[in-house]
Amino acid sequence: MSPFTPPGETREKVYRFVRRRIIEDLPPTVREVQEAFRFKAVQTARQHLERLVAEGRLAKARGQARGYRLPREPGTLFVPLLGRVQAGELREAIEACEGYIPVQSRGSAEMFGLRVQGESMTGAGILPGDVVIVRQQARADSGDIVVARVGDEATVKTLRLGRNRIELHPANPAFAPIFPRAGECAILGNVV
Amino acid sequence: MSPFTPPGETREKVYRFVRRRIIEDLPPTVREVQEAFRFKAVQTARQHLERLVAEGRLAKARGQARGYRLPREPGTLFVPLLGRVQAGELREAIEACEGYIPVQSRGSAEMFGLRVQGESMTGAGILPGDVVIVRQQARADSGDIVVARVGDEATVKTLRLGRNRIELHPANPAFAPIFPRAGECAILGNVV
DNA sequence: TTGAATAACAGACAAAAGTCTGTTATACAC
DNA sequence: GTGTATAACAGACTTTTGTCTGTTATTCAA
Repeated sequence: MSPFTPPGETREKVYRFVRRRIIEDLPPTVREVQEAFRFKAVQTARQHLERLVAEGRLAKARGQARGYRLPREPGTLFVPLLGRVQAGELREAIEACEGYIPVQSRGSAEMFGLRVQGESMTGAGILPGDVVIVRQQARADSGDIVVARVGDEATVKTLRLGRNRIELHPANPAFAPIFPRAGECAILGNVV
Repeated sequence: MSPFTPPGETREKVYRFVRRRIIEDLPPTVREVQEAFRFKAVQTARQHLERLVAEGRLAKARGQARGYRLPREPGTLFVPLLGRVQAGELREAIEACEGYIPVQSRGSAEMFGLRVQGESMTGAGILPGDVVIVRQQARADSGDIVVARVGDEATVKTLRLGRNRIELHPANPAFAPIFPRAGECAILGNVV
């Protein structure tokens, strides 16, 4: 078929197709695009793809198999989603993360998502199953909602700095505050 | 170097590497694994990869470039994450989704994630920026928290079925309930 | 000692996938 | 008309990448 299709229409469909495939974890090859649209020439698929790159709607690494990507929009970055942080190093937990979620942020700080387990923070609108976004930092101010590791487990609590101790307060009257001993507790990050 | 490294140790690192790469959207090639670990032969990398597949820790499509995948664990499925549902069809919004997030569920129902916009449901612990998981269904019971499209926009509200009208109640006294006319409102799904 | 299993290397081959040059056909503006 | 842009096709070439055969070295158990 010759140029019967209106300008841009097929390209829109190509974009949808590629986008979907990338999100589903396997960027398509040029020939896979060709076959999906019944193009009779590889070049037709390639032309659409290159055009999409030129328009900035796709990014690509040239010469590489399945090299098409979604361009990272400025201001959105992907942070690892952790199921639960228990023992061990935070870095390990991040490496073994469940997946990545997009977050709107202009900062360059290291962040991660954490699925909340208990009901101790329901008073602050944090329900079990919720995902909180945490900015990694070792220091926090009194009143901040933090993720802290006490012993071998990580919890989300409100931080209060007392005279010479730190206090982790739940936002649910049914739970008791925690007063960890020094060395027993580490601030992993700040809920944002 | 000959077999100096303990059995399984290198393979563990290979697994971490591949896993990370897959999650980051670009499964590695065999040679990329080779280079990452300074193997002097492709086959070494391949051997580890094939072993991981045999152990069920990785899945692969053979003969395909970058064909390694993470095996889908039973009970976890990935649902599309929608930034906002405004006008248009739900299917279109799902095709243009921001990303995928893992959800623990044994059901086979169609679901999606939705980033909450306003503060109208803070009383139910749903804060702006939260992600709610929605099961697609056109019917819901009185008292359910639903995602409904009223006119051109989608909102999260508590559903109440009145005598001969439907009511959408916010969970924040600062907002007023909505009483959409018939035909103006469609239930998109149920918050789970 | 022998054999089996693992870790690693060497080099080659074949399939997959990216890239290139050139051609045809339609639409639109000048 | 003439020129330009777009859509699509044809076929070939090159690089990337998966796959294969065979070898060496270490450890461990029989």
